[in-house]
Amino acid sequence: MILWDALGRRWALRVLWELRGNTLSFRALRAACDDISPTVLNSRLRELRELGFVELTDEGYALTKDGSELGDQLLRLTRWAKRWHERREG
Amino acid sequence: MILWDALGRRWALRVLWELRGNTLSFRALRAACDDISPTVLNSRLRELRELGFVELTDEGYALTKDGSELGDQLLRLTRWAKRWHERREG
DNA sequence: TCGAAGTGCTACGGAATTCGTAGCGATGGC
DNA sequence: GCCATCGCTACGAATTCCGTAGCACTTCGA
Repeated sequence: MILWDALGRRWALRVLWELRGNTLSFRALRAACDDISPTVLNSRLRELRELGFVELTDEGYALTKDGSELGDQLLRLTRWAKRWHERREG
Repeated sequence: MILWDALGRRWALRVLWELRGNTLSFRALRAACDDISPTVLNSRLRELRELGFVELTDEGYALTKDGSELGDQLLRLTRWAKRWHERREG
């Protein structure tokens, strides 16, 4: 499952998450991701771009149509995670 | 987002995926995950157990109730990924 | 009672990945 | 000229992951 390989890399999910609904510059995206090292951010962006989830526009990095759909899926997952977390905390 | 940290680790998503609907022994699970190194598998299992997604029963490793729900979310994601992949391949 | 085979799991050395910091070349105001 | 910002890279240290071997334990048939 190629998607698991891609998403199962450090910061991959987070990068997608931060770009959901936003268009961020490399540096802004880096800041949004807890000042991740630029080396790794660039690697993740390259991978996500090759998969067609992310693109670099004039305004900065943004999700493509596919990326937005994936972001929606992640939103569902996050909504579930929120409930799960609240259940855990009690 | 604690879930991103947990799932954004190598093999974490894959382990959950392989356990979806199955109860597997440590070794069987290892085999299912392309013979991942037992060191890493054990780390992931420990993390997933601490989060309450996975438990070790008499029959082997299995998803908990929470883990099953997460697995369902992953199934949705996978269904989407399948369509996405087919679109890509053309 | 003695293997033999299966269980979960650890040790350990080397390879791959990630991190943190510094900085490059380009571009755009002022 | 000067400064700020842009995407991005270099590089050494820290962390993580891999692959192999094997330990302690249980079960089971002979």
